[in-house]
Amino acid sequence: MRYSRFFAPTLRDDPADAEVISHKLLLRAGFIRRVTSGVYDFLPMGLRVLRNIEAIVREEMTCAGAQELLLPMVQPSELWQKSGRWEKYGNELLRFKDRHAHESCLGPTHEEVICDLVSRELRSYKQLPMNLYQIQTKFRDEVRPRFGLMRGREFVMKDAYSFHADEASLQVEYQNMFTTYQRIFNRLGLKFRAVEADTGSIGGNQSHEFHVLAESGEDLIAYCSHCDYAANVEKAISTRVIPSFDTAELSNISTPDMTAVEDVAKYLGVEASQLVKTLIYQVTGGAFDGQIIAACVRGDDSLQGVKLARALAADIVELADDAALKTIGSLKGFVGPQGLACKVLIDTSLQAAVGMVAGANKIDCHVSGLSIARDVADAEIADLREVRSDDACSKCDSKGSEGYIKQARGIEVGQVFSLGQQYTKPLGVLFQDQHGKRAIATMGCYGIGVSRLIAAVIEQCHDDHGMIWPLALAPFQVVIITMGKSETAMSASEKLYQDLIEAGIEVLWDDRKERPGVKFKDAELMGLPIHVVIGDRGLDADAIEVRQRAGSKQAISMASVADTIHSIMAEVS
RNA sequence: CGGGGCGUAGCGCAGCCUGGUAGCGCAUCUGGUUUGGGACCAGAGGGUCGGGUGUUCGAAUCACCCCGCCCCGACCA
Repeated sequence: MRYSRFFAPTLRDDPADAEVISHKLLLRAGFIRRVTSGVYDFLPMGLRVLRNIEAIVREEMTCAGAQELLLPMVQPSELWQKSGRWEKYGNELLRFKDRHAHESCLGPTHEEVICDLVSRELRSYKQLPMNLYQIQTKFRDEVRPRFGLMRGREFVMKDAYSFHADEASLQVEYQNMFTTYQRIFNRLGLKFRAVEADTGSIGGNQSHEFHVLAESGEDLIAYCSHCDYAANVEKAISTRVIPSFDTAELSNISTPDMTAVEDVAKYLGVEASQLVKTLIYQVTGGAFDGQIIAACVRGDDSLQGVKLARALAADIVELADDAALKTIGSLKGFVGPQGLACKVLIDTSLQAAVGMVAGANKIDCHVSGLSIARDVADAEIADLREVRSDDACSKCDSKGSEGYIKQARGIEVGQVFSLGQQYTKPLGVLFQDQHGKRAIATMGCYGIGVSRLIAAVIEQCHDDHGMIWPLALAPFQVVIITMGKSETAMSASEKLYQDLIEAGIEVLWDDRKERPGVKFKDAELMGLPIHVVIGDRGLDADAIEVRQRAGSKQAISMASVADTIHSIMAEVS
């Protein structure tokens, strides 16, 4: 490709509305442009990288025995009614009516559609197992799209769905996909970590997420310093040292204007861990749909919202407003679990707690001497607290207990789910087993955020000058930078350009009438792996400069440039 | 959805407080001089100042409403 004819508008300044480095660089280097919130154009440069990632994903999926197909983006509401997710999925599901007033949605994921397809074609256990995948544009109407390709509303995803005659077969495929994902992310040159995960709106009984480690990651993952335990904080467990306090009678204490945990603890001269933090939530979905509930953790712990939703089998839990507090007989800043007119959940770390301090459900008043078992007898005990750094690892050898929890930020680029019969049952994915009996298929699903990976790679691999692409992902492997406009430099460049193309190398020839600095800056910004600089100076001395974006440079004779490029490429890949 | 910020040329910004012919840098076009790290000189094009309503002789500027964008939170593969 000749740069003078190529559509890659670069920017000198960072766009003001980009926050993270990948977003800034993608815009500046002319890879993407924003159309509307969370929706982007992929310009030629961006598309080339996307295609390269797709190629690796395809290769590995094929190698793992999966077959590619393509499912529709527009899906009828009926299928979602069957799975129960038409109501359950919430506002992320973009619903609309067609001209016949038929309700449809844009596919945020494809369990329903694939089950519908397979249910109509599956006859015998002999057809199983089967793993089908696609690489396709998804739409999720995210609450808050941000960071460019990291969290878009429209994005490219690889989603695979496997069907099995039994659970054992599913476990084999789950493991197969797990190792396939490890291979894919390794080939992409990423530092990543697989962690145990909550199953979220997809559901199922087992799940792992793959996180690219980066400070800009939106997820927090917890891992053990000692053993191989690692989990998303939405799910992570740990063992905290549970302090004990003396039993006492329940009594009121005046705490004027003391609404925050720290204030009350300081005022009373106790540790925050002696306080019960009671949070009031509005629940949507599940057995407590539409109700207000209370959830308690220790004063020095944080409540994990996903764990709470899981404990209640709810779709959404959100902090209730002040008016809701009144309906359960309490008020903001002075809530306590005792005597509330609603369901109360208590974190396991509080199960046996005595001598605690909590709000008195009266203005300017707390209680001391609270005993959970005695004073909140009908509460449900559940794991609600979020793990903290330095907690003891629960999975480590209980005798030694050497491990402690550490935390890191991650960008979720893949997730695998063991779904069981959650979708196959309502959508009727049946087959005849060895005994001629009708049986329900067992299912797994496996996603990779393909467009998000573009951002993830940049987050992990860039410097002050711009992106740094590994050879396998680079939009072009080589850029020829022609200096000046002398006839000799131009013709030498063009010859090399043609030679490299014939050798099957993707090469960008910067033949623009720009000054050298401009060309260097653009090539570096775009992160192209190999730069060949051709100018009169180099030609006269027969010392052509070949640079690698990631580091080294060398000067070699014009005649051996092509060979040098070949050997660099062989070495790097 | 709550809190905060912003919206002026393709990009980055000033002007707004204190109303009076819309500016700067980069980018673009023309001509010239340059040419191994984002050149210089001269000239030119490009704007319903996010939209609407109001106040006013007069609104980018003041008031109200709406829309969009960014950040934090809530929420979410």
